[in-house]
Order: sequence, then structure tokens, then C-alpha cells
Amino acid sequence: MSDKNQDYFEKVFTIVSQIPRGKVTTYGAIAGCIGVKSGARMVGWALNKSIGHEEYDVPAHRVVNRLGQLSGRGYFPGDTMRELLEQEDVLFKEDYTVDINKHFWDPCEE
DNA sequence: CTAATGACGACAC
DNA sequence: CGTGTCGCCATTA
Repeated sequence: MSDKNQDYFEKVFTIVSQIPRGKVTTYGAIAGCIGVKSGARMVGWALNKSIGHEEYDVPAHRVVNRLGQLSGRGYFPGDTMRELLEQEDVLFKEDYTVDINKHFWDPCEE
């Protein structure tokens, strides 16, 4: 991995770990905040890496796509992702879709 | 080195 | 307004 990638990795960690309880953000928002406008996919890539780094305490379950869908639920055991969000008073529009408009949190504002 | 893939997003039709 | 296609960037085959 290049140093540049590691930097991207850390930035995603920093932002995601600062998402307030009961709030969610999107891949695109994080990517845009970091500077990589169209690097939404890379955010998912970074979070995927975070799974092997539990010590960083990255609430990846608070990161959803721009539609509020839990795109990465398959990477969590069972319905862990959904349950965690429900515990944080996040309203679900559908079984695997949260009310992004109501719980959206802009990472750049913090 | 080239091709395909993916926890996405924007735009075209 | 739903569906399809292309673009992004790093990883994997």
C-alpha cells in the first residue's frame, strides 16, 4: 500500500469515528470531505479494511450509500448493522434503508 | 500488463 | 420517475 492510500484510510477513520450517535453519513459525503470527489468507492474500501482493525472503533454501520441503504450489511454478521442503527434511534424507511434525510450528518461540519 | 470487480454517484434516456 | 451506462480509484484475478 502506498503512503497516499494509508492517508486516505486514516482520514476515513477519523471522520467515521466522529459520527454522532443516531446519525449517519454517506460515502460520497466522506469522499467529498476528504477531497477525492468521486472516491466514494474508496471509502467503502477503507471501511472494509477497518473490519480487520476493530481496535480503531470505527462505527461503519453509520455509513450508508446516498439512498440510505445499508449496502454493506452483508459484511456484518447477521443483521448487526441494522440492529446497531436501531439502537441509536435511527428510523428505518425500509428493512435495510434508513431515513438519510432525517439522520444525515455532514462530516465536513465537524 | 490487461481485465474484471466493488460497502458509490451522477447523468442520460 | 425507474432503468441503464459511464466514471472513479484501488484491489484482485
